[in-house]
Amino acid sequence: MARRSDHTREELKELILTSASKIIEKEGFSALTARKIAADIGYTPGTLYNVFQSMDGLTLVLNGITLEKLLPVLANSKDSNKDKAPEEIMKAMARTYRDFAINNRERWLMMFKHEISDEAEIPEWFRGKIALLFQPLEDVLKNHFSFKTDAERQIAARSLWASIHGIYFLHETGKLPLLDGKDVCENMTDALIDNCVKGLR
Amino acid sequence: MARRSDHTREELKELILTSASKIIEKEGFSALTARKIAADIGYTPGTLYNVFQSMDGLTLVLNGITLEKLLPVLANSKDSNKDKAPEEIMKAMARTYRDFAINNRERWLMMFKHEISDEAEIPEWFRGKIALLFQPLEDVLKNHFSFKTDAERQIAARSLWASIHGIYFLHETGKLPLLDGKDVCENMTDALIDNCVKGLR
DNA sequence: ACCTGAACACCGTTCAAGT
DNA sequence: ACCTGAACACCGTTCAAGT
Repeated sequence: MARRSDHTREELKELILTSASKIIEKEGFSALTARKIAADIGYTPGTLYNVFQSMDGLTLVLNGITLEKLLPVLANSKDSNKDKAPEEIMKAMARTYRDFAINNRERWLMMFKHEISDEAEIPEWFRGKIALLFQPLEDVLKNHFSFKTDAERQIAARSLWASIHGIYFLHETGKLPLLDGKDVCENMTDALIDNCVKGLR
Repeated sequence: MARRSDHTREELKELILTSASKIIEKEGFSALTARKIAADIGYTPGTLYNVFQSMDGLTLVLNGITLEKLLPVLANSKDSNKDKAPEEIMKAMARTYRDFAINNRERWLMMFKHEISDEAEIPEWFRGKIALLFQPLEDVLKNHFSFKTDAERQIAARSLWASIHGIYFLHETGKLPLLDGKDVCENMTDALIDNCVKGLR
């Protein structure tokens, strides 16, 4: 049968990504299936495989889009607080990250649920996007503290970032019981940042 | 059709859990299916549902077992370092946790990939097991530092724990690029613990 | 060249019917 | 009372065959 040519390859890609985003935001990552997307955009499952390698490949592209949404949000948070003390800038950034996580919950969770299958290593373009994510925090560290090497600054940024993320992630997935206070996470990340800054001085 | 009575309900439960553990350790959580377990123990899929509510319920039990394996390992690490300075005890515990994560990789990852479906909230017995997990670290804090309230000590323990976990987790899932040095994670958690202790003093 | 339709090899879960 | 077998409603992925 066909060669409908209702849409160009580019349009098809757009249709798929838009439909997938809709499904994820409404029903979560686990509800995202090739057949559901196909039905939604009026094609058959096979069509997806003309545009994306596999569901895994599509997932990676979707996670890349999430990272690209997050990046300017973080950079903006840094810039609009740039006259404050470094610990205050970083606290604001942590809150920005938390708000992003809450407002884009399913997309955010998806990034950490998805495990790259061993054979298909994480592609370079994706690693690059993650690396960019640390840039705003690295900038703050660069502007306010001195490090012997670039590597040391990168490590400090990643360490702080992973810590803040760890607190939000475990809290949001219900794995930090006895912590039902409303501002508990903020207090935790604030204390963490204060201690980190004290350690750097 | 039957009533084979080859095994008691208890034996069946044991068979299922043993088979499931085998599959997870060999092929990972994503390869764990009801049909595969059933075939492995020589029953039909339906039998699983006489013993466990659902695959979700089985997963929760398996995660509970993982937590129970981890608990004495952590407590032991604390006890066998009890004469050292608190920061050294906690560093040893962090390494113990990391070793457990590496030696039980698939089981460990499974705990964080599995999301409880909204309707079936995390059951109380499971929350209790998680809470116990923080006990060894809380003990160290209790023995060496003073807190205004129990809640504050609990928060400090969870905060430090979530941070250390965040670093290991992101690193192990390939989400901290540019960090290929062998001891980088240890340096990160060590610095974190030192800063935390400085902050508490 | 592009898309379909059908197939292959799977899923979790339920439940009537047998012993 | 316990287990099966079959069914239901799904999966991801591939690919010959049509236009």
